[in-house]
Amino acid sequence: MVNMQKIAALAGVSIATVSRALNKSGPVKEATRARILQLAGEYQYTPNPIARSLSTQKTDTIGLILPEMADEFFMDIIRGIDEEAYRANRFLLVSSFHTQRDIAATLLEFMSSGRVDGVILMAPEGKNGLVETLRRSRRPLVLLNPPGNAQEFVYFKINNFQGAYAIVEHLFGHGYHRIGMITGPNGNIDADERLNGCLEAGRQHDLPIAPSFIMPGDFSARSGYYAFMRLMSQMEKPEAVFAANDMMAMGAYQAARSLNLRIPQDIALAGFDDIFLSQLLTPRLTTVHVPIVELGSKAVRYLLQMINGEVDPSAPYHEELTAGLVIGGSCGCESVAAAVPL
Amino acid sequence: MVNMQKIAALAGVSIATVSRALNKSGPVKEATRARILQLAGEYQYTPNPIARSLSTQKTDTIGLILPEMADEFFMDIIRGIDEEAYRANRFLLVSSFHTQRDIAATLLEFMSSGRVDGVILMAPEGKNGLVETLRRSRRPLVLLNPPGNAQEFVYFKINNFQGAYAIVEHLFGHGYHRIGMITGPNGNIDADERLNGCLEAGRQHDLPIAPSFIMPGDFSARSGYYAFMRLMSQMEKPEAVFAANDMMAMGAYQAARSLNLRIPQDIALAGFDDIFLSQLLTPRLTTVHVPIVELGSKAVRYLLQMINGEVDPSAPYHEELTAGLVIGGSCGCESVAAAVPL
DNA sequence: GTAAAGAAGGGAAACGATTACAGTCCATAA
DNA sequence: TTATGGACTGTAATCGTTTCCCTTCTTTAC
Repeated sequence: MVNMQKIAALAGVSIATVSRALNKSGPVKEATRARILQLAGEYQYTPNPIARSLSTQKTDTIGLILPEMADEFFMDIIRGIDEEAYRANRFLLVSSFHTQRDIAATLLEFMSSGRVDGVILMAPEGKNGLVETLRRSRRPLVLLNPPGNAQEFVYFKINNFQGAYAIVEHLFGHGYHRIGMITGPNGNIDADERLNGCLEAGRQHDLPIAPSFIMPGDFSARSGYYAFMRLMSQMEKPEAVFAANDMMAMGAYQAARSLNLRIPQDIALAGFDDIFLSQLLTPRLTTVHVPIVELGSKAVRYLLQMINGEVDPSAPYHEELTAGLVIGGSCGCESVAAAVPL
Repeated sequence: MVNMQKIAALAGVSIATVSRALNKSGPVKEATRARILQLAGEYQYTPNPIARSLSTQKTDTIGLILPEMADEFFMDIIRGIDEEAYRANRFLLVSSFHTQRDIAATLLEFMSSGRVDGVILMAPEGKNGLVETLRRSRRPLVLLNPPGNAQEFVYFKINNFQGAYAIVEHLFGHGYHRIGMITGPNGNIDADERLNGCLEAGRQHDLPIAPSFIMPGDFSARSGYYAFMRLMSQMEKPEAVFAANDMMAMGAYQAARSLNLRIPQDIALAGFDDIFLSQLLTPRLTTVHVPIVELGSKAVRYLLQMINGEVDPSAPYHEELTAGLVIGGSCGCESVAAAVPL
C-alpha cells in the first residue's frame, strides 16, 4: 500500500509537505506541488481515511438508525439521507434496531464511540428510558418522528395532526356527516397524532366522530380489512372512512370489494402516507402525501451544521414538515380518477 | 474522552497490559484484570474504533453499493445484509450509484481505500469498463446479480432462467397454447435471463413463443400497462401473459380492467419477484418468489469468509439461488384465490 | 540447587495521517 | 546594511490503539 511516506520519499520532500500539497493546507512551491500531485497520480495514492480520522477526529460518516428495514417507507427515508449525504461528501453507516427493544441504546453507544460524526435516529416510540440514553450521546443527534418526551433534542417530523385534519376536513367538504376512522397502533406517535387530527376536525365541524366509528388497527393491510368489516357491520354505518395509513386503506379496499360496496359511491375512503401502491388502486386512493425524502434531506443538512459548529449542537431545534393532500377518486372527487398507472 | 492511557494510569499498569486485559490477548494476572475491568466500567471506557482500525487494519465494516434505493426490492436486499452483518458484529456502510454511470467505480475506490474490509456490489449492468474497475479493487468483493462478463469474480445471483422457465411451464400446464411475454429493459441481465427462460420453455413444449407476442417493457408498471394493451390489440391474442416482473404485471392488471378482460378467465397473468403488492391483487398474482433476503445473507457470509482468509479471496465462486413458484389465482388455479390480504 | 519454562507486565515501535513549531531563504522597507 | 516579514519546508508530537520484544518473577522438573 502506497502511503504518504512513499510519495514524500519519491518527491524528495517531507511528509508534511506532501500533506500540505494535497490538502492545500499551507504554502507549497508550485513546482513541488505539481511534482507531488504527479507522483500521487502515478502511484495511485489515496490517503488512508482511518489515519486521517484518527488525526482530525472526524470520520466524514454519519450514522442512521431505523426501527426496521421493511417497506417502501423506510427505503425512501434512506434514499433521502443517502442523496444528501452524497452531496455533502459524507458516508452513511446504517443499522436497524434488530428486534431487541433497547438495542437502540446499544447501537447509539456504538455509533457515538467515534465511528461517526453524528447520528440520525428514527424512534417513533420512546420507551425503555430512550430519552436517558439519548442524553448520554456524545455526538450530534437528530431525531426523526420522535416520541413526545423528546422535546429537549433536535428533531424533524411530519405534521401528522395537520395532515389528518386536512384530509378529514376534505371528507366533510364532500358532505359526509358520518366519518369513521381506522387507527394505528396504540403508543405510536404518528398514529396518535393522526387520530387527534381527525377528532379535532370533527369537533371543528360540529360533527364529532362517534366512538363506535373509531376502530383500532395496527398499520397492516390485514388489520385494515377487519377494521373496515367491523365498521360496516354496525347498525349505523359511516359514509366515509379515514384509515391512518395507506396499507390499512388497501385492506379496506379489499373488504369493500368483498362486501360489494362501490368506492366512492357506497363508501368513501381516504388514507395517509401516499405510498406507491395507492396510485395503482382504482379509483386512486385519496391520501396525504408525507415529504419523506425531504425529511431525510433536512435532517442531514441540519446534522452537518451541528457537526460543523454552525449551530449549537446542544440546543433543541424542532421542525414540522407539512403534509399535503393527494386527491384521488376514492373520496368522491370525480375528475382525477386515473386510468393509467403513473 | 477517556482512553487507555487514563485507565492504565488509574490502574497503575501500562497501556499494553490494559490492552491485553481487555482483549484477552495475552496473560494478565486475574487481580489486575479485574481491577482494569472495574475501572473501565466505572469510567465508561470504550475503545476508539478508529485507532483500533489503524492498528489492526480491520474496520469491522462492510460496504454495500446498490444501483438505486428505490423500492421494496432494494429494501429487502439491505435488510438481509443488515441482519447478517449484525449477527457477525459488523457495521454496514451503504451507498447508491447516484445517477452517474461510472460512479460505481468511484465509490468502489472510496470503499476500497480502507474504510471497509470488503464490499458487496450489486451491478446488473456491466458497462463502462466495470470489470476493469473491479479488478483493481484491493479488498474482497462479492457481486450480486452480476453481468455476464463477471465470471472471474465471486457472485451470488437469482436463477432467473430457471424461475422463468418454471412459471411458463406452469402456464403451459394450464393448457394455454399462446403465451405472450412482457420483457424487461434491454441489457439488464435479469431481464435477459427471464426472457431466455421463457423462450426455452416454449421450445421444450414445441410451442415456441411467437415474436409478435414478445413485447418490450422496462420494469415499470406503466410500461406493463402499455405492453399489455399492445399485446391485446393484435389480431391473434395470447391466452396468457408472463410479465418479467410484478410491477409490469400490476400494469397489466390495470390494462385488463380497462379492457374489461377478466383474470384469469379471459386472460391469464403471471409475474416475477413476488413483491408485497402482488399479494394484494385480486386474484392474487401467480409469480416467482426470489429469495432476496437469503441472497444478501449468503453474500455477507461468504464475504466474511473471504475477509477472514477462510476462503481464497481471489478465487471465483458462483452460486445461483433457486427461485420458487408462488401460485395465485391469476394463472387459472382456482383453489388459492385469497380474499383476505395477508 | 539449578536450569528451563512460562506467567506477568513494561517499553516502544508500528499504523498513516495532521499540524504546531521552528528554521531557512529571499525580497523589501527603513 | 540590517531588520522584518512572508514563503517554503522540515522535525516531531499527536491521535488511541495493538503488538513485538524484552525483563522480571515464579514455578516446575531434574
